[in-house]
Amino acid sequence: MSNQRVTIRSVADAAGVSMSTVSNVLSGRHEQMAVETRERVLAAIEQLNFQPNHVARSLATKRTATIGLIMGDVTNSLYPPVTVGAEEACRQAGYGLLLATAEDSASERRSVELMQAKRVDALVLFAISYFDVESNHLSAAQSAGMPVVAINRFLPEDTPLSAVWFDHQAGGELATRHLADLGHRRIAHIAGPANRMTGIQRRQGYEAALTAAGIRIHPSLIAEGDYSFASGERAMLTLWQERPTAVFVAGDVMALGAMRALARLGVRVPDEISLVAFGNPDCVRYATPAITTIDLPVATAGRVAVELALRRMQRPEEKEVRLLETSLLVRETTAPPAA
Amino acid sequence: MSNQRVTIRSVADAAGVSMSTVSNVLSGRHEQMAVETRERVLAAIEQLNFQPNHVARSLATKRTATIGLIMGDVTNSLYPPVTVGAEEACRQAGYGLLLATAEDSASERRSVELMQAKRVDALVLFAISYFDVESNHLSAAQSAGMPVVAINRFLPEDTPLSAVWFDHQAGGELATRHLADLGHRRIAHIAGPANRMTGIQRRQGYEAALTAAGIRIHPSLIAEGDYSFASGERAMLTLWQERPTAVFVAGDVMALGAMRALARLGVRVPDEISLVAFGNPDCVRYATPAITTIDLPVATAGRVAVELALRRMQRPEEKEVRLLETSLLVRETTAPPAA
DNA sequence: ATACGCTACTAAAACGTTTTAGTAGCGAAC
DNA sequence: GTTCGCTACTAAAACGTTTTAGTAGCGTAT
Repeated sequence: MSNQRVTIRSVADAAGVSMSTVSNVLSGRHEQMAVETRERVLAAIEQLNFQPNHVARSLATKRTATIGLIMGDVTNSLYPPVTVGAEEACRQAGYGLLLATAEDSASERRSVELMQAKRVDALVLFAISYFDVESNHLSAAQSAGMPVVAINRFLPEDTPLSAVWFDHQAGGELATRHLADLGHRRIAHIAGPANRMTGIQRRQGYEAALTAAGIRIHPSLIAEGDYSFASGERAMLTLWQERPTAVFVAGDVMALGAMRALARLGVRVPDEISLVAFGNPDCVRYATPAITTIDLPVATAGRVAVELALRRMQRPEEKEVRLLETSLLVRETTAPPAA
Repeated sequence: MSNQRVTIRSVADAAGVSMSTVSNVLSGRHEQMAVETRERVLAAIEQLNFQPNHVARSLATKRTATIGLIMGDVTNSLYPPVTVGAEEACRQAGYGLLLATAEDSASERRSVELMQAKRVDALVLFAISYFDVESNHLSAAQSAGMPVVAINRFLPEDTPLSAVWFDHQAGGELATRHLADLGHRRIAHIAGPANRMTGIQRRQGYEAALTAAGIRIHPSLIAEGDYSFASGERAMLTLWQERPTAVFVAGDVMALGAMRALARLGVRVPDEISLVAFGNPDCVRYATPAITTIDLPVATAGRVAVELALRRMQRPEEKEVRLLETSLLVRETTAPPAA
């Protein structure tokens, strides 16, 4: 209250040097500086308990040491780990993380504008991946000098944005092959929405693995959901009429829905049917029985996205695209088919 | 690239007015301004696509229109909704949300320093609520003029911080009374850690409700967990030997652990035992059967915390403490005891 | 003796706003 | 015809840094 704000000027006065000198020791530019001077400054800083003002610094340097993160669909199970991964990477790099959300294209646009006004150094999005989503405002931001990296968003080939993408297709293959390897032949699939790249690719993986195993693709063994619990439950109820011995569910909460349907039907897992889920492994880990799943490395995605953003600040022309591998976590819902 | 940065000065020049005038229209201070002038400025802004620079503004006004959120224990199921609630409140108020995490006291301190350096206008913490956690750095920040509001953190009576707290005790009572009302007498409790206020209060609620229902408190019907899945599983395994007909589990993932234990034991829920959980309702909603739970209004907590912070910026002397009510969500794991 | 180069600093501009303290112009009052 | 007050603006300082373009002082080479 009573005491004046302590600025670089107070420190300079206290140490009997110029502001530039203080600034230099703060920035570690002390190649040509008398040790004695440096120590005097350090002592003054310590004694006055000087805290540099980042906003003044940002104004002068035109960099804020802050990265913006825009999250679409916050109810998604993948959302928390992405945030955590991004925050971690930011912290390690000495950056701050400014968070915003977006439910739709319009609010995404508003969030991007907020980020631009706040002058974040780069932007990462984990967002809406529908086909029709438009990314021109992002490209604009990118070419205006703000690196943008999109996580799990479907983008045209010629986009200027860096990107992190999961190998959904390989994941779908992995899941399905695991079931085939156990000896299953009637393998059903609860697919994601057909208007989402994630849904499409996971399904392609499923079909590829079946073909590779010499199993014919039965349309009647495929049902489409929308990643919701209810849709998983509904789809499973329908599919059970076809008596599959295994099912690959293309989403984690859909898988929980399917489990509920099976419980309702009195079908024992994995005795009568095997089930593999897909998504955030923590989401289905605590179900009983613990659900075998394809692990989407989603915290990694957050971390990698920030790293790409950071790197792009150095070399804005070098667009990078990173494909993240999935892996199979075998738990308790998969077993060989009953004889 | 080619075009110069467009600042308030460019706008002023284009409109043939002074920078002050532009600033005035930006801030909506046009009481005494010729309509014609105002329109000219607006037109120039539009035409040049001028975006005000928030960091320059922050430097001048000493306010950043940003709130800092420090999250402890990001694996906690309560963490995502708090963030979402806080972000929502910030967005509505035209504020940004700067996110940081803290695993322990030391990293919390570092995060607070980061926030101070970045000059956030206020700080909200959802954090470590152990008894021994020290809050002096927070009090210091508060008295240095940065409002601090703590969510679900145990604080001394005379703290200067605003706070949001859940009524854990009432929640514990609610859960236990629900079971007693159904006719249960042998009601077990899987408690939270005895060194956490949350654990203690939930247990007090349990004991109060038993007493109110004229049921004696049996220490052998109480087991202590640490909010982890494994501890819930372990505790349930032990408690089952006492043959309770119901159990109140003081945490959501502990409850999932208890469900697993019961499944392992072949005990049917709710036929042979009723179970009530406590925490984020979404966490246990998709278990099968869907778990009856005490709903902690955790998104609300994030929202309210931001509101308190905002209000405290106006009247720094007025500390507020808000107690949030819990409610009972009856789902499928509770029923009258078997005859 | 002057010039030169080097070391260890410093003065002041710049970053893009807001805000304070005006002021020019003009009609009305005395 | 001054003075006054009002309207509609403006000039410039301030915010707290970084950075550019020096410069003072001193030893050395010519």
